Amino acid sequence: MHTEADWAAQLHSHDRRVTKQRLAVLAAVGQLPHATAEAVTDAARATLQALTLQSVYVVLADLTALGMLRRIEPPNSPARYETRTGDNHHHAICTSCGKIEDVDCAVGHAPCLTPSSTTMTIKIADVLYQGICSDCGP
Amino acid sequence: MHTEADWAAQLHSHDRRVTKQRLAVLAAVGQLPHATAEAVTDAARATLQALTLQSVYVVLADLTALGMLRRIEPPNSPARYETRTGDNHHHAICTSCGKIEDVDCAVGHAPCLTPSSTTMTIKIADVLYQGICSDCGP
DNA sequence: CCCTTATTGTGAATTACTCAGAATAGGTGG
DNA sequence: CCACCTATTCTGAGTAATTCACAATAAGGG
Repeated sequence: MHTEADWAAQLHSHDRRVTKQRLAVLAAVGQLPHATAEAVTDAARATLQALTLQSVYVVLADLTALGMLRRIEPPNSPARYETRTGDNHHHAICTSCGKIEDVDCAVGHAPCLTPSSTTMTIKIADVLYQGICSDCGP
Repeated sequence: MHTEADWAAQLHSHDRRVTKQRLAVLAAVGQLPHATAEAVTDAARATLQALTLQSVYVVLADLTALGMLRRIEPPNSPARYETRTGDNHHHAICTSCGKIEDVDCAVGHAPCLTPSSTTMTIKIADVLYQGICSDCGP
C-alpha cells in the first residue's frame, strides 16, 4: 500500500507541492481503483469538503503524466484511474455490468510486445479483455 | 474487398433497409480505414452531398452493433471505424503523429485470450500498441 | 403505385473534459 | 517565524464528441 508520506515523497521528487487536494485525490484513487473523475471527487470530499471537479481533473491529468497514476479508457465510459502503475497489468471489463478487474500479464512478462508486422517501435501494449463476469453470466 | 452489392446483401440479412446513406458510409469507411465520424462524413459527401453528421453517427453506431463495422477508441482521439471485422486483429498507434496501423495477432491466433487470473468469461481481447512510427522516430 | 414504418434530417441537449483568469496557499529565503 | 513568490486551486465559461426528440422522407412489401 501507499501511505500519505509515501505520496508526499513522490510528489516532492517530481517537484510538485504537497497539497491537501493532491493527497485527497491520491487516497481516493487508492481506495477506489478504476474510479471515474466524478467518483474520485465524491470520495475525496469525504475528507476535503471544498474540492472542485475541475481541480480533480487537473490533478488526475498531471499525476497521470508523472506516472503516479494510470489512466484507463474503457469503451462507452468516462476515463478511470488507478494507483497500480509500472507493472504492465491489464483489465477485464464485463460488457453487461461494466465491472472492471485487474488481470496480470497472460504469457510471461510482456506477451504482446512483439507484434508480427509493423513498422513502429512499440513502447506499450495495453490489453483490454471484454467478457461476462460471474455475477452477470452463466 | 466489399462491393456495393455485398454490403446490400449484408444489410438485408440483418433486416435493414438498403439506403444511399448506409452505402455511402460503408464505402467511405472501406476506403478510409480508421477514419473518424467526421472524416467519414466528408468522404461520403463526395457522392451524397446532403448527408448529415448526425445520421452518420446513427449509421455507424447501428452498423457497429450489427458487427458490420468495428469501432476503435484510441486515447485522446474521437472514435474510429473500419470494415475489417471478425479477424481478431489489433492496432498500433504512433504517440507522436497519431497514425494507426493494423497489426495481426502476435502469438498464434488469440494470444491473450487466456488471462491468468479472472472470474470473467472472456469474449474479446483487444490489444492496443503504442509506439513511434518510422516517420516520426529513429 | 400506395402505404407502412424504418430511416434520415433538424435542432437542441448532454457528457466529459479543458481553458482563462482571479484567489489561495505551499515552501523557501530572510 | 514571517513574508513573498509562484504553483495550485477555484470560479465560471467554453469546447468536442456524441446523443436525443420529433418532424420529414423514402425503402420495399402488398
